[in-house]
Amino acid sequence: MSAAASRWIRRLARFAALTLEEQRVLEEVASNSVFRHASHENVAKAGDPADRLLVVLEGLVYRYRLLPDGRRQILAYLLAGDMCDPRELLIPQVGESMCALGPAEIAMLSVNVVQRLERHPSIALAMARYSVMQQSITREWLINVGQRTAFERLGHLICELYVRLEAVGLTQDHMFDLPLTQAELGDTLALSAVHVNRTLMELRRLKLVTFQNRQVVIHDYAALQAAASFDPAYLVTQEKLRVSAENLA
Amino acid sequence: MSAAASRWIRRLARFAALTLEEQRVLEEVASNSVFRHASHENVAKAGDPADRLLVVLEGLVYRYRLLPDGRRQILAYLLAGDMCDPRELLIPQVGESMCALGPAEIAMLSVNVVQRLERHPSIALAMARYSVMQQSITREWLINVGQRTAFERLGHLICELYVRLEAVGLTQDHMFDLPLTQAELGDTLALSAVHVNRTLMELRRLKLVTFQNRQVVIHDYAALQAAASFDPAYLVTQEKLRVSAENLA
DNA sequence: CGATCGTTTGAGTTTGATCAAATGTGGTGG
DNA sequence: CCACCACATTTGATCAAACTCAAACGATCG
Repeated sequence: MSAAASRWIRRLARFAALTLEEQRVLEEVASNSVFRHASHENVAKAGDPADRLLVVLEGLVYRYRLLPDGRRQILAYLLAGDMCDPRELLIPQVGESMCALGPAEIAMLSVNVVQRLERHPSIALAMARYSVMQQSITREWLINVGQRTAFERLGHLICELYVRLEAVGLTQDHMFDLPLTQAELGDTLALSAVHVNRTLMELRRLKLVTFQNRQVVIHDYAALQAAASFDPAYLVTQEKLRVSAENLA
Repeated sequence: MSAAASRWIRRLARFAALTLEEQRVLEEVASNSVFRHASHENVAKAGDPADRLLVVLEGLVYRYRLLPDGRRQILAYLLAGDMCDPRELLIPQVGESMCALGPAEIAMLSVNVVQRLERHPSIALAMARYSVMQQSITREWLINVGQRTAFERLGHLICELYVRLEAVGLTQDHMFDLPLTQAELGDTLALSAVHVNRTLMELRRLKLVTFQNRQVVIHDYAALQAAASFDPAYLVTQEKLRVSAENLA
């Protein structure tokens, strides 16, 4: 089945074994509240009341903050199957804006629905573990921007996106779509768009990665991983729990 | 009372009104499991089993990651009253190391104890909201390192520490202790120690902040806040819930 | 009283930013 | 199909922030 919630279910299933009933519930609540957003449309704005849990079913959404003088830092990518932290419903306002890149399909779950979901033990467990991983990603980005060179940063981000997309079946071979401009990559990695461009050219020159026409092709994953000192440990739940194959398909 | 858990209780009480009974329980579990750590002693190591929840009762602990070649990024400060995210108990291993700066008093709570705490609704709520704030801090640090100048970074961090310490009563007037070297500040803000030094001198020259003998004095908080474009919104629970005064004292 | 650790200062270098212009590229409408 | 437009990428030249290295200076402590 390629139903609305399939990426989401697949993502959560990496963090706890979900029963068929639990998968059905996720599917149901997701398909009941689908919104479609156009490219570059704001999905949420800083200061909005935090009364809806956002789940990205398809597309790419990013969370960002603007400084008063226009500088922008992208804080997180929410890929297909990603969601916000349910605990953010416990505070009055959302802290940062979110924006869709390319058309996106988003489920907005009410507090009641989330509470209903969390009564399923494996769903609650999966969401909690998943949120811990999201925090790890933010920390890794801090390390990225703080300590790594432009070259390593870009390589590291590409490795991360590859692993995250692979987990929900959005890669073929070592390729994936990435509807980002170089300027947006710059605001993610704290580099100027010009420098992103030069660094991408360097990656291409070394036959590691090509990024053209919104598509990333990793030519030599092992070398890229080494060059960026990428260690995917922060992305995986160390217990290799999987939902059984027939449930995913 | 200046009992073991008083900073912790004070921190949590900012996020939900705690009953006297709940405060008593926090006090009890904290005082039952106090460990003392010497300066620069590792409190936890990456890869350790994540079976204890760490609460910093007194002192300063930081969370950090080392890159293979020795570069280091400090990811978070845990001030007196701060704690790790209880949900980290749901994953098998801790992801990053923690280290004490100056002597620290730390409570290590077992999973059972944490579960007992979470049966108290206000404690569970306070911890959840508090963890959301911790995530906000990490995001703010990402913005700091990604977008702000050295001068702004340092000013912003000092404002943040001031607000966080003030919330648990560890400031007098506009001064607070900060047992950090300039090198450690550098690894926090992704600057070299030499550049931290020059930037501190600049802050001093402008009569904004003095940092000497492990003590920070903010001479002009308003000007500092403006210079660093510091907005404390990410540090406060917007609902101004407070435990009643006599419970805190 | 050395010894150690942290801070301060100077000089030279590097990384990546900025500015400006040229070059693709994809879509739209005539 | 082509002209045109908007947008993104590429390239070059210059510049500034912050780094590195090296050395001197100053505390603090056994």
